[in-house]
Amino acid sequence: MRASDLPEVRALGLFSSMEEKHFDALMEVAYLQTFPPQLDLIAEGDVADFLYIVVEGSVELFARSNGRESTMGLVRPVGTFILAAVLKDAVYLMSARTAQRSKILLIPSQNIREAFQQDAEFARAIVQELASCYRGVVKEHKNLKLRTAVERLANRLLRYHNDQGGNGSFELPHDKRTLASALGMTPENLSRAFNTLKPYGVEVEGSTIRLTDVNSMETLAKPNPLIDDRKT
Amino acid sequence: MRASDLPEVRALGLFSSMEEKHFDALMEVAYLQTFPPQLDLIAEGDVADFLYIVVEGSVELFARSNGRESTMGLVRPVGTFILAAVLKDAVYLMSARTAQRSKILLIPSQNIREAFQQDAEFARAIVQELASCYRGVVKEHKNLKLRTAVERLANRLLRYHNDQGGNGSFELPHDKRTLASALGMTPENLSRAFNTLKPYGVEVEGSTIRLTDVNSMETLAKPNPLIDDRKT
DNA sequence: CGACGATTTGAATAGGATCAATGGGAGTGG
DNA sequence: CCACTCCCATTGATCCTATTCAAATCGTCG
Repeated sequence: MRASDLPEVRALGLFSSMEEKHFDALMEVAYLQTFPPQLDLIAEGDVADFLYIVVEGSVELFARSNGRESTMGLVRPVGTFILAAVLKDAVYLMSARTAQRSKILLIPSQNIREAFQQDAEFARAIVQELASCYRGVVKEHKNLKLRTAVERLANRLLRYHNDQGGNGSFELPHDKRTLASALGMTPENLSRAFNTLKPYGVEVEGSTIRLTDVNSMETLAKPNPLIDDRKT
Repeated sequence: MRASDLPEVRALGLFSSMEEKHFDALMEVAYLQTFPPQLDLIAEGDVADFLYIVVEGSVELFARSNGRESTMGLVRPVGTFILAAVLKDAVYLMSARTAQRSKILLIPSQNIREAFQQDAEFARAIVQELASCYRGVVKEHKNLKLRTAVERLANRLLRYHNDQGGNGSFELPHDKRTLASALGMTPENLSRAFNTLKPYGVEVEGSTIRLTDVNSMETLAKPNPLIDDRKT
């Protein structure tokens, strides 16, 4: 596999400042594979053999305990997952499955750790990426502990709306079932939460959502940059 | 401030492999201060001026949104907090206050970032620490999403019991109010959860807890290393 | 001793989960 | 092209958990 195949990967914050030869070496040993939907990629408890990078499609991170299962996160292109387990040479804390047909780059953990030792710029980039992931989970945790289900949904809808141009209409990027689990609720409860938001100008038609009164939604949702901003 | 004052800090994973001169340089510019209980140290949204290291006492990390407040974590000696914000030169996502009279080491963010650039061993240690923090939050998030309140309490009691020797009796390291918030419940609900656990051999006397039937507790709690283990 | 805050208990409520049943596409096979 | 099937989503009813509000109790610190 050659670097020229993957300008998008090279452009990732994680790799953009890396020395050419180190990046090429990583790509030499990497696999680029396409997987069908709903395929299990990794299971929590497995040793971290690879770093995963979603190039196309999308991946659901989830976890189980007792008989329960919950979506922990959703990774879209171009994003990495389970970086921390790779760096610690530890077992995965989360499982992952494809949500759609997905093209995924797999880089052996060992090579990531070697590159980290040899390339100071890469080490710096890893810290930035890791710190971002950390802050992402903290935000997710605040979201869950400080907001009701309806508030979480409202803020999520505003985020998607914004991501997709903010022109009043957008598509849900996932199953409602998956969205519900990601927001920490049941599918039934998500359905009811949509009804609760109807008076605030939320119109649902399949996976198409229209927001006819964004002001009203923002009054209800009270978005908070320290929870909702993807950057910083 | 001299390094000899703080062998415990030097022994922290974060600093143990650092070059002597770099460690000394950091300690030159660090402040070691003692704070009374319930003192606000930092507020979410502030720029990250310092890395904090709890040397004695304990610190509560918490967050607010809308009118609500929730405990996000509890830091005991010797532990650091808000490393990610320091490394990203971003604003804090959490506030912090002392839970008890505490001795705290403050290292200016700028110096941490400089040391990170200059000392490859330190950079490596930072990545390990950051990855550990990340995995800690993921575990906390799984705990909250996959367990009921009673299960969370049971597992937390087992952890404290283990930390303090596992001889059947231990002390709660924090207010019940704080413990409740850390576990994602109200103080009233925590009190009721203790009652629910009484048939499983949990005896409460102020902040002293006795476990008279650990087997029974473990059957109920179903501890999971991918949630409860502090290491890995 | 008195006051205050923390904890516990009780009662009522709200929010979510579960169980059950129905409606609605998308995809399959005839 | 149409009928069939399956899975997802929605709705209704009920149950359960957890929150809220209120009050009593306990302990600690001046």
